[in-house]
Amino acid sequence: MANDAARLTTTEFAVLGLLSFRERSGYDLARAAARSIGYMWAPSRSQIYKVLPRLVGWGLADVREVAQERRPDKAVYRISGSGLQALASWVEEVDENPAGGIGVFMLKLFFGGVADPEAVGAQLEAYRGFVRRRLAAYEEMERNVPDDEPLHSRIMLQHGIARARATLEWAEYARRALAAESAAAPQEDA
Amino acid sequence: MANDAARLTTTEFAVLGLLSFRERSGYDLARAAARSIGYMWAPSRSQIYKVLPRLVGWGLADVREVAQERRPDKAVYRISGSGLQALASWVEEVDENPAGGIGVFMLKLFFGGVADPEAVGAQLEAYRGFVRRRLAAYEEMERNVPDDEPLHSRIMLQHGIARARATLEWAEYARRALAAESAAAPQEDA
DNA sequence: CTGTACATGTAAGTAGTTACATGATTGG
DNA sequence: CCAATCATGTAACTACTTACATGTACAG
Repeated sequence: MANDAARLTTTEFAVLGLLSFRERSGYDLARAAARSIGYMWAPSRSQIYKVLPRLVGWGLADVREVAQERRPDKAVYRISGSGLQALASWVEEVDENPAGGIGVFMLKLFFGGVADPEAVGAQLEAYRGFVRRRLAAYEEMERNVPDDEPLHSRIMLQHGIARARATLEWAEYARRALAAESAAAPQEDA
Repeated sequence: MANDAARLTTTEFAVLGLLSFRERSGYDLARAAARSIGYMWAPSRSQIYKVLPRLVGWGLADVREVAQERRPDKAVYRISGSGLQALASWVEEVDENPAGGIGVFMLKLFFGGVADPEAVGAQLEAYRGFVRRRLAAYEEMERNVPDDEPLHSRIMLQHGIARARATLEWAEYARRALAAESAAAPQEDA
């Protein structure tokens, strides 16, 4: 407590998100981060060890000491109720233009399982809008190519355009996949 | 001097790279950064103001005071010979697995104009390999989907796959475009 | 008369990094 | 026997951020 969930850093939310899948030790968490969200967010091991006690102090996670025989003893962290709530409200909070860039959208969608499906849909819509605006900006630049802008920058412009278009196509697929899921399990608590 | 070019930060190389296009003031540079390389690298204005005198101190850039009548006077920065050399050798230096991730490849290719075309080709090859490895890792993950990995993470896996494939297609186009340029201007100093 | 663009910087703070320290167990 | 895996942390550092400070000129 004494802390506003909106104040957590992206790294803290990312760790919280990984804990929402299952409980883990710091070491384990570092490996999981490198594997799953490593391509969007890759905190160092030492940073994770700093973040974990902080989350516990705020009541967002709990620790449990686990004694092991052939391995060093370890501290296993589990997300708490208020941690789950904080994560969900972060995932549901739509920022049309996040300072952290695309990675924030990706993380929020990655951890979408803890949030309301409709809110996740809105998040995806926001991401789509973000990429669409970016694509429009690229295409605008492409139209008025300044003569002093060399070949290489034009090639990199193509790179951005190609990725943006691919992302928009993917977003269409993602929208359908999420809709299909909602249809299959309309009200999970009904 | 007294400085190894390999020690410059990515931000410093990025600023140097923008200066390689044309001379600029700090203010101007900040806007240019937001416009052109802003989607790969976006340093704050105050950071640019810190970097510029450092570059001058190392002999990589020169300053010139420009008095203006209707606007505040300004300091205009221009890349020096050794700055151009430092930039070129950074662009040509191939790191198969850069710590800074994809953004480093993009910047190096963006500033490829200052370097040897063959080295730029090698850089593109390295980038292609990087993305190919990443795509292979994604596809591997997709094949052995763990049951506890929720729908959302699978969707984000698709996102990564879509972008990687688009990037590889772009790389093929980029390779041809660079080859065509080399063929058109075989030896610029011959 | 208010806001934006031009123009340059400082000051304070922080999130993150690498390197170091320790130590048991296991596999090649 | 050497390297890797498991396991946790500290210490030192740094690149970068936001907010502040200052001032002119011009457009609406």
